Amino acid sequence: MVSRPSLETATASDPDRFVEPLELGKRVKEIRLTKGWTLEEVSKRTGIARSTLSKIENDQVSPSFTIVQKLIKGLGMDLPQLFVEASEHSIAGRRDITRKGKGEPHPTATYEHELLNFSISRKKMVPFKTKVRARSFDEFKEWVRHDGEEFLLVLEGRINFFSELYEPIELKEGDSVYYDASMGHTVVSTSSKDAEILWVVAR
Amino acid sequence: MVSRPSLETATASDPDRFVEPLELGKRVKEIRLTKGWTLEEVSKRTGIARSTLSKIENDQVSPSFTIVQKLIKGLGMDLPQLFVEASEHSIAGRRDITRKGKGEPHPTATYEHELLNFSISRKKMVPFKTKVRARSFDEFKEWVRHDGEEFLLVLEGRINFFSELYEPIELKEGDSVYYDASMGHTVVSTSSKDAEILWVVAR
DNA sequence: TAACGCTGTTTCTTTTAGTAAACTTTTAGA
DNA sequence: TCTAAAAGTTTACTAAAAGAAACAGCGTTA
Repeated sequence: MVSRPSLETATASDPDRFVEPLELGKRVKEIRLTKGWTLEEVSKRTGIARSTLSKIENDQVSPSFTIVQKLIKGLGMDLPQLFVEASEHSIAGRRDITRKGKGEPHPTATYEHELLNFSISRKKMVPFKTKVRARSFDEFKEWVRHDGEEFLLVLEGRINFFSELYEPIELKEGDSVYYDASMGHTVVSTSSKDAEILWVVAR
Repeated sequence: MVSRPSLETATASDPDRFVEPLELGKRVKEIRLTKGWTLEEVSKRTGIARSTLSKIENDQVSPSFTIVQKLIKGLGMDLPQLFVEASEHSIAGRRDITRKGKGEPHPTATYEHELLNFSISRKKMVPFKTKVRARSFDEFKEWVRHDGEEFLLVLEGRINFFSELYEPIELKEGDSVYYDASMGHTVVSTSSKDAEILWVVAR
């Protein structure tokens, strides 16, 4: 019996409950219209029949993976991009301002973090300003290490940037470093005053 | 999979040339084994028949979009993750330092960008410092708008931050804003000297 | 080594997707 | 506003994918 319940209601035990709506069709149409293309043009670009494209846009079919790949190529978009949209909640049309010094404080023994723009929750990046208290590498029990990538900009003072795979390096105001955060890393101040840095993390 | 019989042998105009191999099956199997799951377990989690899963892993079919969605949910993975692999490599264990003023310059009529940490290519974030030349909103022909999210920190001077859905707001040194970059946005200096800002973009 | 349970593969049937062509609607031109 | 062309939709049919069940391979156990 198996269902093709694209238009029916899913019950709690229906395996289809796992599937989010994700209006692929709507998205495809949007992109096509933005570029000012007709179905025929997209058809030529992708090798997909005009009729098939129409059905996809109107959610009358669930295109196969090969078709989706052709679509992506033909519409000239990144692969993830097409899908992501709906599944990964976006911050669509939002904006969040943090005034100087008004971030959310997160003090630790070695760092004094100030989390910026904390009112938007699901974001790709986490920016924070940090006063570096630590003066020596020994103050850390072990490497800091986590998923994702990190960008660091020295706003004030001087720091030593330690990392697992490289020699320590001194960074002055205005210098920046971008690194894989799964590689152990820590920072200590080398200026007389505690250094201040900006950190942006992306998972 | 399998090519359409209606199409002739591959030529420069063969639409199939656009489609990358992208071994979805191999990838799915990898993930399943990593988690130590059997086909049956995945079947229960996803609601996809064991036999179908086997065929997918062995590239005997090109699963439909609904099936792909179920797979993603069931395997508990981000959507992009599944596909990306081939195209996006990680920066594993890398580090890249840019000294003050030593970024890659990208001047435009309204902004003077300095791209930071440009030697690492495939990264999640793109950081750059910008001198804001523009003094009035009119200098822009239209909204700047692109995929992803953006973080902005004022390093020096004052700016007006314009965005499609909000009233303009003045930001001073140390203020920051985080926003959806697909919402139209532009920035102009309001201080006597051109303002300097840090921008970090994530797709 | 026979029998069992569990894994993954294959076969077979049903259901769905994909195409060409017919059809309908919209747009543009005189 | 009439007409022609082009855009999008639906139909009718073929090709392909999804599922159920049969099958084959492999350790484990008796």
